[in-house]
Amino acid sequence: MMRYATKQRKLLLDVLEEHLDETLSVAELCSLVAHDDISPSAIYRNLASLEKDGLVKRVPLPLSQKTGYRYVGSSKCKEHLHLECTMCGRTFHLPTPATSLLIENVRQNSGFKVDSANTVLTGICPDCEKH
Amino acid sequence: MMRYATKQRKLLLDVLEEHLDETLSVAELCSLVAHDDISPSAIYRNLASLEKDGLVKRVPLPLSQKTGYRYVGSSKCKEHLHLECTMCGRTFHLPTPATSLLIENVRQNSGFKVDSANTVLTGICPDCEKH
DNA sequence: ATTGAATTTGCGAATAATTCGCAAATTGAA
DNA sequence: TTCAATTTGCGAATTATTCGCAAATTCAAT
Repeated sequence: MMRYATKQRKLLLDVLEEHLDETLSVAELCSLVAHDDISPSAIYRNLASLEKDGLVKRVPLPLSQKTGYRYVGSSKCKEHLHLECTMCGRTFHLPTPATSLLIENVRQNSGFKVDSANTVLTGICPDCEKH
Repeated sequence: MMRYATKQRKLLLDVLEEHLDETLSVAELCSLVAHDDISPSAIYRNLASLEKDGLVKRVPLPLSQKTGYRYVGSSKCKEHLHLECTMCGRTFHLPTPATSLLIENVRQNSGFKVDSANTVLTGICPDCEKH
């Protein structure tokens, strides 16, 4: 299954690339690309194929929120933790070698060969901690 | 907002407790509790409140699959990694101190106070690796 | 440039998961 | 017992995501 570099796919990749520091819902992706340039179904299809290619990652929301996922471009996500603050709702990305260490650790303990890691830590961010 | 120990809530907790080693969809939860004993909406509501109390965790599925979440009782999940095999689709749970180390690491690097960790690693399990 | 097979698009309809609203039932403290 | 708070089940309403298909686009080979 070959992949075509369509206008829509490029646009979507651009938007994802510009927002590596935050997760985006499909609705947000729709408005970030000029909404008349990509249909929602094309966004969904592209997200799915980009994920197979390892370029996008799905991030879950806490159960307390409405249903649905958010997405991040993952060119750097292997080195990334997602920190979700339960007070202000913001998501932070923490670049850290800890994930690589974790992956290596898992390989040694279980023989499981990890391709990608999706780590979401929830808690209280420093700002909210102050108040 | 006080919480009542209803028959349904207890049943659901029991089922979750009996299946700490696997993630369950809401459909699966429905059939595991006698289906005439808890309505789906009660299951959703209880999952949401249990999650607020830190007793249940939502685990995302890879984008390549149909939409929807799975759930695990989380009495032990802080010490848990979820390993998801992209070949056979199975989910494994790896008890490991690595998560605690990760959490401590994050606290030191970012000041973020982690309450719970949701780590999903995808890759190839040892069985599938052989073939 | 032209052609043609593979792939992707947009659309609107179809599915599926989750939430909501509300009256009736249950819970637990007084 | 009594009573307010909470939860339930139901079915309807929302919402996210997928599907089907004809038209458009991509790209490699002429």
